[in-house]
Amino acid sequence: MENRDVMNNKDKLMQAAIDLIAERGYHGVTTQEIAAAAGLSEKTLFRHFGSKQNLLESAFDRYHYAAEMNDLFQGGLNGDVYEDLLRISRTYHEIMFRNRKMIKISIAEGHHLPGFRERTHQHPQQLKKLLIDYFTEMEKRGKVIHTDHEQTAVSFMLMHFGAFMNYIDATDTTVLNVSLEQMIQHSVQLWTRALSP
Amino acid sequence: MENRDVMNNKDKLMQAAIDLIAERGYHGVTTQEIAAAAGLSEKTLFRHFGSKQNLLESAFDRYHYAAEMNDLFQGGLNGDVYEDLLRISRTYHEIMFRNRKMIKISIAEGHHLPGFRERTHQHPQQLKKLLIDYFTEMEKRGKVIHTDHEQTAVSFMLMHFGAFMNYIDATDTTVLNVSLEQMIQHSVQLWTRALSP
DNA sequence: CATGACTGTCAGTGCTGACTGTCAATCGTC
DNA sequence: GACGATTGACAGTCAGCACTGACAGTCATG
Repeated sequence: MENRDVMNNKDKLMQAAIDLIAERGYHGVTTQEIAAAAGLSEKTLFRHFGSKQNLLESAFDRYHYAAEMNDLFQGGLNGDVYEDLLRISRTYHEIMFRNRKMIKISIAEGHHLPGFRERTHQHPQQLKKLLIDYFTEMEKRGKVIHTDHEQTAVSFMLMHFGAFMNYIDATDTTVLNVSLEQMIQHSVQLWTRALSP
Repeated sequence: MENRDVMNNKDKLMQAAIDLIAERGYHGVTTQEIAAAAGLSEKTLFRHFGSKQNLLESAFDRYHYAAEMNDLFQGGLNGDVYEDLLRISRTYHEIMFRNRKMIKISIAEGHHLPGFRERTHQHPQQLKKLLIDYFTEMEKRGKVIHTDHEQTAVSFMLMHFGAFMNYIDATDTTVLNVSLEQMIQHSVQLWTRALSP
């Protein structure tokens, strides 16, 4: 099964590239280091991808992460604002954490690769729309007060984005002395109170 | 006044370094480019700083931004939760925006320079303490409900940090279709409601 | 005018890093 | 065993970049 192995090696290289570039930046990592981290030779790297740029682009293409958030609102929400917001928050952080390296790269070197920013922006756009629809529905049901739901959704998302950024480096957990799970629970309590009629 | 000019040239170089490194990263900028952006020769750069590393470190030393937040709570707050939170939020964003380039560098290349992280972390630590004290005082006065003030402060700060990160690149203002000022006003309204007795 | 502080030009060094070419080895398939 | 596909070891090219040395020019000060 040579085809299987090729894919495995390509994947190894792309994964190594993502790991290292996320930590040290595109210019901070050499092709030798990437190949070594993948357990392969530098020659193989260039045979598969032709260039360092193309390696990163291919990695970004393969490990796209948009559209994951879709599933979130397919069932799972039960109409209790506190529980729903909690569930949304946790899912958000799961997805963000799973893709934290790509996100870090996209933020740090978005200007290097065309299309990076666009793809990483699909994701929040989508979540915003879903949140707005949720708030609108809950307002109809009399479960939340009337607000500018777009603004509310944006503030809610920015809070969790800030939390994500803060916890993206594991060593930084001590910065604010509060665990992510604590922060999620407490903030959702506050938001529930702010929105409850 | 040769001394004056020396300082001007050193400042020019440090400022150029900050500008360029914030945009393209430490390894994405050459000493030639920095010197050219400062309108000086590369030779002068090395005469003053000896190395590229030392240039960045010197720049970071000079343009430290911690302790700015102190002034915020020295007077200016009047006991009206909505107005106070509004004022705090705006001051926070002013300070963060003014130092956005240093912050970007510190986030992207914190591992390169020892002491970067520590200094950029003084700042939020300080704000957190001040916020906790403020909430405690307001609770005594019966202006806000009892919460875990530390958690509340952290969530509040993370929300604004997320907003700051989102608006740090001017081109990104369209991502969420909401201006920073709108976001500040709306979010503070929500928080005031969440905390009001 | 002499001096000292600062700067630019130019040429150059040494290293690193992206990328290539050649050849041999491995390994699964027919 | 022949073959194709994949890979590694090795040597090497070439450009870019951090950094240096030598020399001359400018300019304010005494």
